[in-house]
Amino acid sequence: MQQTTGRGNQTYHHGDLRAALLEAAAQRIESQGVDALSLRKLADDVGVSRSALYHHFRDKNALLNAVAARGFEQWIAVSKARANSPDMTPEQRLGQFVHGYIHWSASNPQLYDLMFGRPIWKTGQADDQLKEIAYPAFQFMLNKITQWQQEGIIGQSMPALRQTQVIWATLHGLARLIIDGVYADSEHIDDMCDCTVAMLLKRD
Amino acid sequence: MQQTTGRGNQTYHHGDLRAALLEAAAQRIESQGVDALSLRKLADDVGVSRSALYHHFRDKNALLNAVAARGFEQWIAVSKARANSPDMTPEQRLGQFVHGYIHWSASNPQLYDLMFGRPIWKTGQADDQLKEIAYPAFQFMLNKITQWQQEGIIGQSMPALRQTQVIWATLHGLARLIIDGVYADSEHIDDMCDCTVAMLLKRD
DNA sequence: GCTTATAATTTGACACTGTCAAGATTAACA
DNA sequence: TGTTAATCTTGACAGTGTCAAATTATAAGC
Repeated sequence: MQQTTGRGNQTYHHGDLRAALLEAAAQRIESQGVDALSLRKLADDVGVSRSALYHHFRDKNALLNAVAARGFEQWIAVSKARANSPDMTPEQRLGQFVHGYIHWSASNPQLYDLMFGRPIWKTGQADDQLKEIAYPAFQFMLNKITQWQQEGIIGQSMPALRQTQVIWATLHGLARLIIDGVYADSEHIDDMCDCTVAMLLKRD
Repeated sequence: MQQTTGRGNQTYHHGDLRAALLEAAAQRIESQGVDALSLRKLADDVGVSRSALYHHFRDKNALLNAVAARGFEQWIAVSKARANSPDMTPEQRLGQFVHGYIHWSASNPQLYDLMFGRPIWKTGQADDQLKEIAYPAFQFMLNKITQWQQEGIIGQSMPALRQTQVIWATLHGLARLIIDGVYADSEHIDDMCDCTVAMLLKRD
């Protein structure tokens, strides 16, 4: 039941079907949403038969997990790159992080939905590989916010863990409201980000 | 193509199939989630044939809209009842509102997901009836937060609309993190709520 | 009370979905 | 070159939402 041939040698019939499926799936998800992803149409896109997919992924959920994992890798890379701005005040860095977080989620709405949405996590359908990639993202978030707390630019009266949960909830909630188009138009993203920063910073 | 017989006289073959379907659907959604709702199994529950449903709802999405509408009615009722606590300081009322919001969403996770989730709003599948019931909920939220601003217990430097969007995002995000089980265990709901209140209030 | 019109419900059917078992094809390796 | 093992295809099954036509039960008119 080992579904992958390892990691290096991926040149079989198709060449690299696994990667092709992942790419096509990510593309279709981003353009039409997770629910609109059909394995059969996906196979058509790649030019392969219906159930060829099952030699590379256990089932549909495993494919979604892999796409989400790719998303986390990208998310972490972008976040870390954004964090390396040496000549900035801590307040500016916080501001840049907020804007960056929201803009990334608004630019990849369907992927964000897949990564942080209910289906994968709540129903316990996240496999071990995804968890291994996702938890560093959570850790990154925790470190970031703990750092702000230590720099004294956000409130310090609450435990770092709670503070992290609430601040992340704020970012996550704003991202979702914008993505879902619920009472938050995407034209005023920067305004809402600025307001968020003002609320997070100690003195408004 | 008038799909309902009005509103008063609902005594036909089944008695009131529309209400029975709504009730059974709401129950199944809350126990197993929106994605697990099958129209055929739903018909079995009510003891009726597959496509009897189509004489009361245009399609599956219309049924989901109706369930969501019921949810908004309930949400508004609970929220308004919670707001009528005369012998309380404004700060206490804010605290009670936060705890109430989170607890309601945690007690009705699947319904909350249906009401404020992506599928209905983002994809423009919300019909007019749902919009008519949902927007008062948004208005209620706006009034609430504007009131806090006027009472001076939260920041006033930002426009009320932006402040409302960000504060609601905070509540919404916290609710989702708890519901989805993403990095927020449901055992510490009250702690997280307290932390949220501390962040919202002017001085921490 | 009987007939007629109308609404409610059922049955049959269609296209679509994810998934599996068995067979065919092709690459890797001795 | 012959064997093995991986990859891919075809056929099939149960399940889904939805529609058209046929059937049944209710309400209205005389």
